[in-house]
Amino acid sequence: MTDQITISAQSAKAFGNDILTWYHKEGRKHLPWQQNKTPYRVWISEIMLQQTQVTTVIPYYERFMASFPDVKALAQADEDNVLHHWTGLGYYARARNLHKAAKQIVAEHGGEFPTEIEQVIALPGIGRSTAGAILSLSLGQHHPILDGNVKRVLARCYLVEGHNAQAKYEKALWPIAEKLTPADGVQFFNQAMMDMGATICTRSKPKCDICPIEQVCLANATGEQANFPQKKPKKETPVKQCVMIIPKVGEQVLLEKRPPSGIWGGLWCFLETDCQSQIPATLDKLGLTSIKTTKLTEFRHTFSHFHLDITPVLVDCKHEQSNTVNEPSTHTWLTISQETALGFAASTVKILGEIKDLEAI
DNA sequence: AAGACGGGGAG
DNA sequence: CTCCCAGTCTT
Repeated sequence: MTDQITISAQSAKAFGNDILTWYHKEGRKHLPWQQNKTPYRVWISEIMLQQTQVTTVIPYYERFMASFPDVKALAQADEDNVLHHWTGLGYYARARNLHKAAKQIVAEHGGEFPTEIEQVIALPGIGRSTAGAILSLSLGQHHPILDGNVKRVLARCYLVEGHNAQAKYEKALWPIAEKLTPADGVQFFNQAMMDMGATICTRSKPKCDICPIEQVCLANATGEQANFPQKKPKKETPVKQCVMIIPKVGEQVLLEKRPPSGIWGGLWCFLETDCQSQIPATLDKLGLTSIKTTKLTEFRHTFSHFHLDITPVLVDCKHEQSNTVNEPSTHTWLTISQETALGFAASTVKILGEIKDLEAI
């Protein structure tokens, strides 16, 4: 049954009708990005919603749209400011790609979001599914989508084997999505499939009794909902540890901009070293001398692929004489009490919070 | 084909 | 604690 799933035109049409009927009755229609739909507004929402749930996204979306209401505003923004609006959302490459794509749209399309799907896929951070979602939801263009929710619905309905990490899984699902996507009402159908997957065909305890395709679904018929999608074999998550140095002079602390790729790419973080013995050398390179060190509260930060045990160390410093702080663009002094439009990792925000608490005492 | 990339929330 | 979530990019 992995080989080839054949769906007749008739059953595809019935599937579409069931989904559309359900959507008009039960689907979500009042989310922020469902109002005043434009390719730009849908684009931002789709990127934020990648690997992130609706309730988490909503406040981020509102703030982002208030600051960057259109492509040109986004293209003109500082990358730091764009990342600032992403602070705490994670997967920061999404924000950097968003910014890069906005500039590309200005350069290549006069600031108007492109309407050809190949042009949309050519933008950084947008793949086939997201491109299809943008053009179908905002303009009603006829494209299938295949995000995590749709994958789960289709995998169960047609007992498609495999899991997200496997290419064969997607390869088997795309033709099904193509076949089922109706000629009319694509935008409602696509929205409905995502809503359905998110609210009814959930990963655990799917609500099959209220599902519009209950009578069609093979997993429901055979009671195999829990086996689709298949679980991917779990890998053990290694534990790493690091020291975060927080150099402090007066009311300012020193931050370092991370390289554009990798963990926390492009964000401003404290100085990371392997162990505390490296503190003096690290500071010396920056023209700083330690006066007093204070170990702050250690904590664990968990990524999808490893744990990071962080030991933050606050170091009161003075500038070395005859060294008027040669401050490269990769470093900046942050006044603790002031708000700044920079992108921080969640761990940086956490440490800053503890420092502010110390100050308040 | 597999791994990298964040963080929060649910159970 | 484990697992999941409106994917894409890199190697």
